[in-house]
Amino acid sequence: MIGQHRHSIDAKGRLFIPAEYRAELGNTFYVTIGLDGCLSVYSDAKWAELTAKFDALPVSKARAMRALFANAAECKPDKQGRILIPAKLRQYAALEKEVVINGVSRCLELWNPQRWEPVEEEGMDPENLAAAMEELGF
Amino acid sequence: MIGQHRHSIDAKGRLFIPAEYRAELGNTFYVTIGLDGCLSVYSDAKWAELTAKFDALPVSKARAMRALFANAAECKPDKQGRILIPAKLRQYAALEKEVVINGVSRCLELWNPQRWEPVEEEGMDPENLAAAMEELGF
DNA sequence: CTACTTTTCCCCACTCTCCCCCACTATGCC
DNA sequence: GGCATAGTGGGGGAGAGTGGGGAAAAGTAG
Repeated sequence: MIGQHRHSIDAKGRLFIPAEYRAELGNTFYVTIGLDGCLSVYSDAKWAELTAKFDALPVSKARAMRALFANAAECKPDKQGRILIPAKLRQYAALEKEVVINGVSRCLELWNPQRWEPVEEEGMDPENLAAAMEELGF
Repeated sequence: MIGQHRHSIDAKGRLFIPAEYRAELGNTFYVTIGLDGCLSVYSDAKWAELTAKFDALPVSKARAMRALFANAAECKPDKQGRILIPAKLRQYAALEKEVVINGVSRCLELWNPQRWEPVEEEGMDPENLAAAMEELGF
């Protein structure tokens, strides 16, 4: 899952997920809090994988991750491919009207455009970009 | 992939990829931002390699590379071998009408002619050329 | 338990972009 | 010169994206 899209949340609070991702995400998505104030969207399969890893952890470690699971939500898209994001999550990521939808390989990320902009600029700074590409072997 | 071509983006935003590269690129190309304001085009196979490396990285490192994947796109050529480049990417590389297509072994690079010119001149400067050839052991 | 409000979801109708297809031109090879 | 393949341009249809009406489900109060 790669690429960037912009969609707006409509009056009913629905967010459209581009068709190209829906095939990969399956018919149930899992939305949870992400890094730097965004939301992450995982496929059914990927989520099961994460849950399995979590369950294997000793309680002492798992306690730090309570918030991650407590703030996760299962979202089923309607026939047009739109999901309803719980108010709590929407608030966390400050999603109002416009939403930036980023494919970052393992998952989708949902961003408030104002928050995404500086993050994107930093990532596209020539120095950082060159370093990243070198590391990945581009 | 070597060589240089010039093609123009038509009224519908389509860019023709020379036939000689299409065989090597497969039937799905991956276009992403490149260094110095160009776009890079990778084959299916090469992209899978890059993604695998990215997925193996710890999240802390991967977060700095979000922009790289968010600004990538999967492009399927039509029957005539043309691809549609997302507006965001076209803008990044300032691609308007004329596009320079360079084969640089591992990938193709798409350039705005005005941007490519100084880069090419620098690379063809005798001093720099000699240094490059020496480094490669020509 | 019932009546009412609110939320969620399904469906329909509409617009617009993208992609498939076809027809034409240019180039190069036999 | 003629044929095959590369490259160029545009018409039209399928499906992606958008908005809203209304039924079903869930929650609230009397």
